[in-house]
Amino acid sequence: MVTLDRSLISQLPLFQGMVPQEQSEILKGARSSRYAKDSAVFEQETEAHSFFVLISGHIRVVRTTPDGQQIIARYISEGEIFGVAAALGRTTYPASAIAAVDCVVLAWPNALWPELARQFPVFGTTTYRTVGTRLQETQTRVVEMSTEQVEQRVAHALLRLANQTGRKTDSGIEIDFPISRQDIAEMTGTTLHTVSRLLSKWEDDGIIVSRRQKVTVRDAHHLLVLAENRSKG
Amino acid sequence: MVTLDRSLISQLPLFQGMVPQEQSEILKGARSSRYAKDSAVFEQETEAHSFFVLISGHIRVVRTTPDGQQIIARYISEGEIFGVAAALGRTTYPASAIAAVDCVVLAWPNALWPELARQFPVFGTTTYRTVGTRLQETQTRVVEMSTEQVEQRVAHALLRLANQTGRKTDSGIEIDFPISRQDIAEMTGTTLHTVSRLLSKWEDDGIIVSRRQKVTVRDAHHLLVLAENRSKG
DNA sequence: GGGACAATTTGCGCTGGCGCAAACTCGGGA
DNA sequence: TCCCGAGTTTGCGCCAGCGCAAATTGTCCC
Repeated sequence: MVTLDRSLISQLPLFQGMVPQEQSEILKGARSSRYAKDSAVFEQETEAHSFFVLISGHIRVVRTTPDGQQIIARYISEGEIFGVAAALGRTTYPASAIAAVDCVVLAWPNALWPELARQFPVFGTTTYRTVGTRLQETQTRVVEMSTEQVEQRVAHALLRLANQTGRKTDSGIEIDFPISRQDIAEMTGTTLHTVSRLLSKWEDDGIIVSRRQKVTVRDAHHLLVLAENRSKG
Repeated sequence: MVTLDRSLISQLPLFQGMVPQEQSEILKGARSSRYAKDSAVFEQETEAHSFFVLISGHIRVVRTTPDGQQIIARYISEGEIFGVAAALGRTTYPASAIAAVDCVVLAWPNALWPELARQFPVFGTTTYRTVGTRLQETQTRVVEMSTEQVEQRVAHALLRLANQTGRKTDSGIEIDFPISRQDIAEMTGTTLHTVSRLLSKWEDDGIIVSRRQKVTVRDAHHLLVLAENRSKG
């Protein structure tokens, strides 16, 4: 078995506050894998055997309804932990994790979780902090879906993507993985048609630039105004 | 200071697997309070100082938007832990907790959390399991809001209330705390008018009985059919 | 017991955004 | 280089559910 080098994780916030030996120690239990674009790291409803850290790439967390509709729960960025069902006492994954681009992922067997959390309190604490953040974000999403119009929701979603995974280019902030109109629709609870119409309008207004599977935010401020636009209330 | 009797908590799932001495020990750090109907146990955005266990009553967890709209995130039932911001590394409460009826609540200062979690692993584990369940429920709610019609969402909400806090009576399952049309609207992302129309129709159909601030589910099966009704997809 | 207020009901008109369908256009693989 | 198919755009008609407004009905307090 190839020993993983701790340089893989030494820069990640999740592993800060550990000395090099500890980082190497924690890596001993991990397995590294590559996932091709569109392949599944794990699938909804299957037994949770591992938890993961994304080393490179972008991952889409998707929930599928009994009648086949899909909802994108979130995107995972480099350095984030995901699939932490075990730490929350679940035995199956509540959603699927799909590689949005080619990805490299570290996986630890769930059985190691209690020991790791005990041995490296920072690791446990940081993980629970992440869970807390996600719970809050998810609740924010419920609030948005309850109180905002589709246009505001899509604007918020784009801003979030730009902030979390955006890459600055000379023409604006580019979302640096392929994302379709359908994907954006599944993030905001609307249809790809409506998203397409909105993006077309925003492109006319110079707020964004978009191509196939690609969106670049050119005027984030204008987008924020649209997102925050108080109409109801 | 009055010592709290461990009979307060000895029956709760959260404290199972502890011996009586441990239960008494954990109670030493707690303070018991009474909250009148409609008063706040804690308020959104204020600094989180404590976490809580509901001993008796029902609590409504509410998020308010900047423009004053309210969304009911969930109801807390007897025996549940809530306000666990500390365990998730947050410094303020992301929502307000309002007594739906007169309530009795135990409160522990956040500072005790790390020690309690260390000393009573079952307590920590159970709490994180609860958080995991809530995260999943919240995500389910996002899915519902994205894919279901208002009628299905309201039906789902009533079923959930009936299951979680229902009290069997001779005329059906009664939700045993006051809940208005407005409350149901804030749980499902619609308006009190639409809820009122739906409840009226369901009452005509003999599915429910309702009075002011009161709903009794008479035909849960019929309601489930409405909730699961596959129309899209 | 009566008044006042909060909660609920119901009618009506309007519209945001969906469903459907068809045309179009990139972009990659042979 | 050309072709094919997935992704995108756009038109059109429709309707679920909202906003507004007014009437009605319980409840609690005095």
